[in-house]
Amino acid sequence: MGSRERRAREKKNRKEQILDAARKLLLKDGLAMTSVNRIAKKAELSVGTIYFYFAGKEDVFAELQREGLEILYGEILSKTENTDSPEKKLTDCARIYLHFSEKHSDYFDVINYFLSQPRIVFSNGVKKSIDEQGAKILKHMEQIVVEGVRGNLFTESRPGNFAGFFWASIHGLVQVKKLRGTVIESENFTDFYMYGVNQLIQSIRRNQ
Amino acid sequence: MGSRERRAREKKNRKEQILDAARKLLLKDGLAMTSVNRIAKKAELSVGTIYFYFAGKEDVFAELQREGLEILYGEILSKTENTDSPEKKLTDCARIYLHFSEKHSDYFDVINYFLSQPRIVFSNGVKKSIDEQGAKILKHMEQIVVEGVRGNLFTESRPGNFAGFFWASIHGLVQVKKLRGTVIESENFTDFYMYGVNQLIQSIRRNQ
Amino acid sequence: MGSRERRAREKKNRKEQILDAARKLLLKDGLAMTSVNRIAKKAELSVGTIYFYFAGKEDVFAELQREGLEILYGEILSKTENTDSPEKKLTDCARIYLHFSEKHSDYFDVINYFLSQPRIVFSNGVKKSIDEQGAKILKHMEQIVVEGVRGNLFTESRPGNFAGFFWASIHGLVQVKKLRGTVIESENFTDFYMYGVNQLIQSIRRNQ
Amino acid sequence: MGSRERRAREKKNRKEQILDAARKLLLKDGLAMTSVNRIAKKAELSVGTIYFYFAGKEDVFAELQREGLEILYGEILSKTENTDSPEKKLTDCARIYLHFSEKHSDYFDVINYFLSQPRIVFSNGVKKSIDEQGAKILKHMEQIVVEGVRGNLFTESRPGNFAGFFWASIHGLVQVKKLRGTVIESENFTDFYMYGVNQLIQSIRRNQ
DNA sequence: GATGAATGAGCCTTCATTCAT
DNA sequence: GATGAATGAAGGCTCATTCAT
Repeated sequence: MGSRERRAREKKNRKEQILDAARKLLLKDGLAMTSVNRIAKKAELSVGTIYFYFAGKEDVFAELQREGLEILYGEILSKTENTDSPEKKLTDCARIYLHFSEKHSDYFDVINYFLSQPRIVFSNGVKKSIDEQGAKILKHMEQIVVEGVRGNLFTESRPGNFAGFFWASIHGLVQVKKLRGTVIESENFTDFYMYGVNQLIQSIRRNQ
Repeated sequence: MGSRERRAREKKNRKEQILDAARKLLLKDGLAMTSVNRIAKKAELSVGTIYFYFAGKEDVFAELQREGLEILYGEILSKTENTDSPEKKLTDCARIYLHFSEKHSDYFDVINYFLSQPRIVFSNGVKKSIDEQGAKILKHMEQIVVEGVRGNLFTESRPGNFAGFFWASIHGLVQVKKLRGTVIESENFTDFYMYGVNQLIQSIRRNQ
Repeated sequence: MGSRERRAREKKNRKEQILDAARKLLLKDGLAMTSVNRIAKKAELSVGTIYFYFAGKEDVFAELQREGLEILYGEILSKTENTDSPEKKLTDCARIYLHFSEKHSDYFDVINYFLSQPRIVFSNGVKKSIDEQGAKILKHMEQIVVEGVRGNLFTESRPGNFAGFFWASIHGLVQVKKLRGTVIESENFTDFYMYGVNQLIQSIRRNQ
Repeated sequence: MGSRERRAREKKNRKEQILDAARKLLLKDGLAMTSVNRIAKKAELSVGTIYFYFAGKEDVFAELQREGLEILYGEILSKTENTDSPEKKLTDCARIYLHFSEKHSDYFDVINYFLSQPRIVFSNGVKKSIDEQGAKILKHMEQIVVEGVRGNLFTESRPGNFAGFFWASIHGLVQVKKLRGTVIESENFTDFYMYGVNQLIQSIRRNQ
């Protein structure tokens, strides 16, 4: 009775152990250097064990992506509940996304990896859980837009579209960060970023 | 004298020869499968020769990126010169970018590669020429905005910022394409994309 | 008592269950891809269980070989009982062997595997049962020869030898199938095969 | 001038060096244990170097097969030129084949490997040179049969077919060697083998 | 009886890069 | 200028087998 539970717990732990190692490597050496062999070494497990718990390399990363999205969702949720203003909420979302890309650059790189990679095939379950996690975030943003529309602050007939657009845009903005000072003239990236965010909101702001 | 010219021409040819091979491989097998050894085989040159003309693998890709940006610039230029309306011009830029990402997906992948890759060190000259090429595109967009402002259609005090923001956004939008139908609800991506583009323009449109 | 029976039956079932899985994999993916782990997964059993019922991987295959030989024996038996002519009986044996190698290519591959593999150690019982199964087939052929000799159709003082020789030869012929059109000139393999079989019989045919 | 020659010679030597190692491993540990990594280690070369000279693992083995067939051909040629009797020549061919399978068991295993392996794809050139080598052997046997027919010793209208059949049969006989004492009753394998060979010849021997 | 987690050596192959010629 | 042989670490992954529970 207790045995089965313990088994399950241990299994959970092993997975966590592997993901911990992967996360650390990701943060330290970047995605390209995070191979299964190195994860195994870092986790003090055998390669075989990694493959016992994960279908493959991409599977590990996929799990990390899910994790990252979960964290992001949590942060967005907690930081936007104390505000009434939908506009401020959206701004906060964007601010959090930038902050997330800096503080959790490991997770962000993974998200970016899957977004940039030409073609990756997921086992169905994995894909679904990632999509769900991502959808939750977009749903939340959509909800903020709906609030704003109800409060006569925003004018937008397709809040779902806007949410997707909003996220895609701030993702693009974050990605462009490394070009500051050259292609992107502004040396102060945060300024530039917040300028962009403001424009995005401006595009649905109801004119008085 | 004539000899020196021939030398220079041959050298130019060699570089072109290498880039041709790289381009073909890129187009056929994608970025991941385009290794120096394969380029050499395709170009019917020795690996050593590649390294004589290029500092390394990334250097070859960088050159391709410059090429890609050049093509993109050319397309933008030619497609936006027949219009007067700045708004239409911007819309066309966006349309071209999407089209470019589809038709020249090889080049687009390279651009994406350098944008997503955490940290790459370029030899100075290469970086400069890429930046210049990229800057030219942004400068062109900036100019369109300036036109719009002059014509009292747009209201924007920092057209340079807007150009950067505009490009970052449409890049993000294009990247998000593969999520259509899941995270991005809209199944018709072009609709979604053009919706976003419209929002972007809306954000600087002067209210009547 | 009843319990013991059930035990035995379940045990039998487990073995069957494992062999079923192995057989399916063999048929679907070939011998090389049929690993213990995959068998376990297919059989919905744990790897450990496989090792409880079988000494190892080779043991499973050995059992399949026995099975294959059993099937072969059955087919030979049933197809040769309606004929009187010993010559026709031998021809039929050969025909069946070729057919078997095509229709039951999975089983044939296993037989071939053990025949080609330099050195494999079997647990004694397994080896014995295989040998018995194989011997039964040869015994049957030998019997046909004896018949022929009695009927004054064949002349052969060592029918056991001939049976072994006959089988070895047709096995060699079947194996050589993949060389048709190159090393083996004849494009029509069945023609070539039946030519060989006829020669074999010719070698014991009594001259009139 | 001399440099190019030396290059070519060294290249030849390297290939030989690799094949030497492969051959040794093959003889010592068998085919299954002869991996590219082990070949490299044995040859005191890097893995990469193996792949510089051979397209892959199968390519190395293919070359060995060609080598083996060449040796076999040489032996057959030299041992059958001092005889006049076609019958003795055929018997000698068979004797040599058995001897070859024992003395050059490494080469024989490779031949057997390619014959038993369900499906192997060769680069075209390799396949061709193997086939040619094999065909040469069969052609030689065919010639012997033709001689016999001319000398009124054999009666055979399709000597090409017989050559293929002859080789397939003796190959099958050799393969069955490991079953001596069980399925193959005869404990003295050479007796059994020569019995078979005699039968084969008997099948084309003209009756007096 | 049965489980399934764990091992880790081993598989084939590709890679960017160097350097003597 | 150009060659191409050589490197060897690293890649992802599979394997038969063991063993504590």
